Amino acid sequence: MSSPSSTPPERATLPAANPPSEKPSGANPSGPNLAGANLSALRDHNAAAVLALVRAAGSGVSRVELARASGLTAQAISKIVQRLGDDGLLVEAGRGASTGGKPRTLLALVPDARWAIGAQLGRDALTVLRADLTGRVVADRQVPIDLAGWGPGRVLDLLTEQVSWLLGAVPRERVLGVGIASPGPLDQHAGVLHQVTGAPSWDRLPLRDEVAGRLGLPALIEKDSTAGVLSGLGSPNRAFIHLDRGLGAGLVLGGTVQRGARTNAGEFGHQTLDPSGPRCRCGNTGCVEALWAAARNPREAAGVLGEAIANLVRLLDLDEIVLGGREVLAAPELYLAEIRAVLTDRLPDPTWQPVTVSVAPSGPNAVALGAAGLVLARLFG
Amino acid sequence: MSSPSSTPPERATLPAANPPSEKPSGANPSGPNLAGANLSALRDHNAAAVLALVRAAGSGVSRVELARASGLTAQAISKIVQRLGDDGLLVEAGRGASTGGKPRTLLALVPDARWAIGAQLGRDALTVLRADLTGRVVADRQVPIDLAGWGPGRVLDLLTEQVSWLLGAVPRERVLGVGIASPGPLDQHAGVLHQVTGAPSWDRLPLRDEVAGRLGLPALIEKDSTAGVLSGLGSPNRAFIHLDRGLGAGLVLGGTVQRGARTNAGEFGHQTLDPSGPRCRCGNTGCVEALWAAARNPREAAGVLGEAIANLVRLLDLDEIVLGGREVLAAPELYLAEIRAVLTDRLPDPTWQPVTVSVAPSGPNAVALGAAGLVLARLFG
DNA sequence: GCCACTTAATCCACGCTGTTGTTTAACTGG
DNA sequence: CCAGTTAAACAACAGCGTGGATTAAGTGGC
Repeated sequence: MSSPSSTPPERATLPAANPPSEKPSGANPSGPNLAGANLSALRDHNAAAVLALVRAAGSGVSRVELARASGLTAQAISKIVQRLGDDGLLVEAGRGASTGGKPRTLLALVPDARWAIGAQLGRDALTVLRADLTGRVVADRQVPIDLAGWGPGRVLDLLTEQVSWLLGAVPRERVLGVGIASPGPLDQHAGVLHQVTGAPSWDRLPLRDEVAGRLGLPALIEKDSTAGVLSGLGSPNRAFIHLDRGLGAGLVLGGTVQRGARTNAGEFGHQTLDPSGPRCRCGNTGCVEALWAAARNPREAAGVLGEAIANLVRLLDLDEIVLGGREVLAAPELYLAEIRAVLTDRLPDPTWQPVTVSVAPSGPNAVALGAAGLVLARLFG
Repeated sequence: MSSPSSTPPERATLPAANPPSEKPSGANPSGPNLAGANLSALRDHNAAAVLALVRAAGSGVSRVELARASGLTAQAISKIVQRLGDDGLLVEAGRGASTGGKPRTLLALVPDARWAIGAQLGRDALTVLRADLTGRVVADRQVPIDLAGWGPGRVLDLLTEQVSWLLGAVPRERVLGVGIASPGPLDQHAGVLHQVTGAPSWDRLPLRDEVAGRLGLPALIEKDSTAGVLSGLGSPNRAFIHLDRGLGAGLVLGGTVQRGARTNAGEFGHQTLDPSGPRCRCGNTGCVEALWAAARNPREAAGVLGEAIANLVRLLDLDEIVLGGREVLAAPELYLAEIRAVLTDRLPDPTWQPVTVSVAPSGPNAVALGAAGLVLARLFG
């Protein structure tokens, strides 16, 4: 309020006032600072921040480091760590090297303290998996389905069955919930699918509540490409490019997943890239997806994608691109090389460099793992 | 933690722990939840939330409404309003109609409790203005400059002089600071300009600290197009399209201004829209900016912009587009009509509708007013 | 014109948060 | 062995929003 020169203050995210209001302000779903916060929200926020810091550190962080990184006092960290320990989420795991005094006690996540279920509802396959707190997949399964042909009933039966298998003897109170990734468009707030192309029987299906009811677990739904961006940690300004049957992008900007006004952001495949290009199934001409499909060879196809990604990087000033989806996984080296080449060519200015391009390490599980990440976010904020 | 079905909890933004750590976590500038929050941060957050709600309401909100909208209890709102009143920011302004009991006491901002200075450093003009808490411009001035030719010294002298004139007898402790919008690229965190095209003498200039030092006021810098999006309230998912000498976009996504990894997001003019198009001054071919410039008539130019905006809306799921910049202001009706037509044509699917398209009401002051909004954000969060 | 009823806002006591100041624990180095 | 140093916990505390009771200020029936 008084220093003559200052950077904008660092900001953190914190849950809104919780106990009294289940759904605080009716309007303005993704509004900015309109929600107040009370003490329990503060506590939850700080607990989540500490957990996120421990997770980000990989293995072994001391309380001192947590205090420094969080901006909280050592005493506050002590208390928070104590609470998290009581909940079974954190344990002391060894000691660090002394720097001249008492050595630091290292803290680590208890991976199996909680579990998250992730599912990807694809057009021709259902992928389900169970992930621990560190985001490691401990069990996964992929079964063929026919999303449009079978209709919701049969697919949901199968989903329920698969999730039950995944959970086995895991105590249900240790399961954070089920995240379900689906092709868009959908309404994430309402938990309802919209008209999935070619699958009219799924239109207006209350997928979230249906799954939650069948399994007795909290459920969340997410667009597949958006889920993908949550499959791992990474830059606060990154995109997950999902090239499968269609082309989508999941966006994390300013450290936050971006879903847009109607939770349908990431429609990357239908960016017009060449108005004189081939007609696309969406009705317009020269969409990235259509140009990709019309490419004469894989290298050219990867180049088209690279052009579109270059646009994305420039527009949003990203520094990390993660690739996923079957088309990419079929020729990962080709896509990596070609996209990197286009980015270097199109963005020579150091203002836009460096940009890290990689293939999602979780491979074919990326989207389902991201869906699990959605429920993990309840702990990590 | 236990309800079987749940939407993701509403989130609010809150400043990080403040007193002890001026700059909490060295790394990860726009990281997510890595920063903890203490009680004073909680208080500041809630005060900002209440002020933002009062501002958003326009004129006259009661404590009851604030409690409902914020999720806080009536008692908490009472205390917060009291504190804000003591600071001179809020006053009671009349009574609402009774709904069967004691009528609600309406609260309103005190517009001249604090002031914000905004400046736009253009290539050929310097715009400065003073705005009150409601975002109303009470004084403004535009003077011609030659950014590239004059060099920093002369321009900064002029800026200092103009700001002093704007402030007049205003007590300096009531001035929140100076926001300065400039053509990019720049490093907002460091407060330093980069190579502004055609103006090498400005490269690496520590603009923020220079201005802060000369005026003895807090200063912030921002890309011009990004500043523009802060010139008024609006949807949590909106873009400001700035068509002047160049073409840029300011983005508010998820209720937060997005600046990207290197604070240079919004490079909208050099989105490739047609690889076979004319060569652009940036070196690539078929950039929106080049296509716009090559258009045979104004209507076609507006149509090119519309195509690019359609891409943007689809990618980010925006529901509001605000237009600004001299080229738009020269023919606002044409741009509005053409862009709306393209959007309706390209995005017939109700998933992407409605999208509001408008011209910034602050007109030629939009960017400078947005720069002022940058410092107002210190109060409103 | 009175009075029961309703709604708004405050008063007061309280629980819980992170903070400050102090003490104990555990290791380094001369 | 002991002074010095760093980590972590203990104890007292200030300040936040909460909950329950109280006061303020209207409406509407009779």
